[in-house]
Amino acid sequence: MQQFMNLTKALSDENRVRILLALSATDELCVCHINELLALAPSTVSKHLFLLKNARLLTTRKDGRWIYYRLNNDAQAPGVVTEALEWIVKAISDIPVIREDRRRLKEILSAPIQSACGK
Amino acid sequence: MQQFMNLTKALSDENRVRILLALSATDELCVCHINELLALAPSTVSKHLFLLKNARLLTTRKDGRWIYYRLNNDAQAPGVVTEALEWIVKAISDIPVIREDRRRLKEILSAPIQSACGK
DNA sequence: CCTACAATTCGCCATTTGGCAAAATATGAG
DNA sequence: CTCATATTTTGCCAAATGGCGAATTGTAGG
Repeated sequence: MQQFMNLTKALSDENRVRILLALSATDELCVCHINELLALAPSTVSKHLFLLKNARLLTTRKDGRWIYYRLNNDAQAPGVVTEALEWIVKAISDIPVIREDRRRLKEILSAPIQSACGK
Repeated sequence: MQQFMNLTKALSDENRVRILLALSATDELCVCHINELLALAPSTVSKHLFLLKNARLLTTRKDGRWIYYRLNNDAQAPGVVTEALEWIVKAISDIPVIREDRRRLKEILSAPIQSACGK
């Protein structure tokens, strides 16, 4: 039960939901990109990412100074997690907030000089 | 977005999840039955039920002094709601807390003299 | 009309949560 | 080694949340 509640609590914050939807559009993101997308302090984003990872919704990959986060929707991910991600992505992919996030994310990722982090 | 967050926030409390699972096992319940199942004050249960109804997860039917709650999983319910209910029921129907709730609910409903309310 | 009872609303309190800044950690570059 | 940068951890504060009891509302029965 505890683990399931970690999942539902992770989904109960709008900024965390926006992180998940951003990741559903681009295979992976580093923390600084999410900072810029959400306009939150790095420490705040880090806390959100911890909760999402703790709920098993995200996995991480380390590359030098950067840590990349991606959705945990591989074949070996728990069914309850995969189904949660399918539910949420299907439910809100088309709403304005998320559309706008995707537009801005494209800008952030393709900026000639990366504004968020040096990568 | 607001409406979707109402949904995820409604699912983020363990007692509310237990209410949903109890209702998934018995077509409908009145407030006093849920009081007894969860061992919470009536005012607390009432607040939980308001949030679940506000999230469109429940519907109500009034019968005299009693108000019956049931899952909003009819054909005309929003898809996002139906899918949330399917997700959660599938995910935790088998865990101990829920099994025990179902056992106790059976007792509460079939007690010779209803302990919770006079119905 | 008056009482009894189911349910909700209101007012309050303790705990949790989400936010930031500052300090700590880790890693690549010079 | 030392500095700069990405990320996390820690400490703190304001706001939101879950809980209860008391008061309120609505309905059935005497």
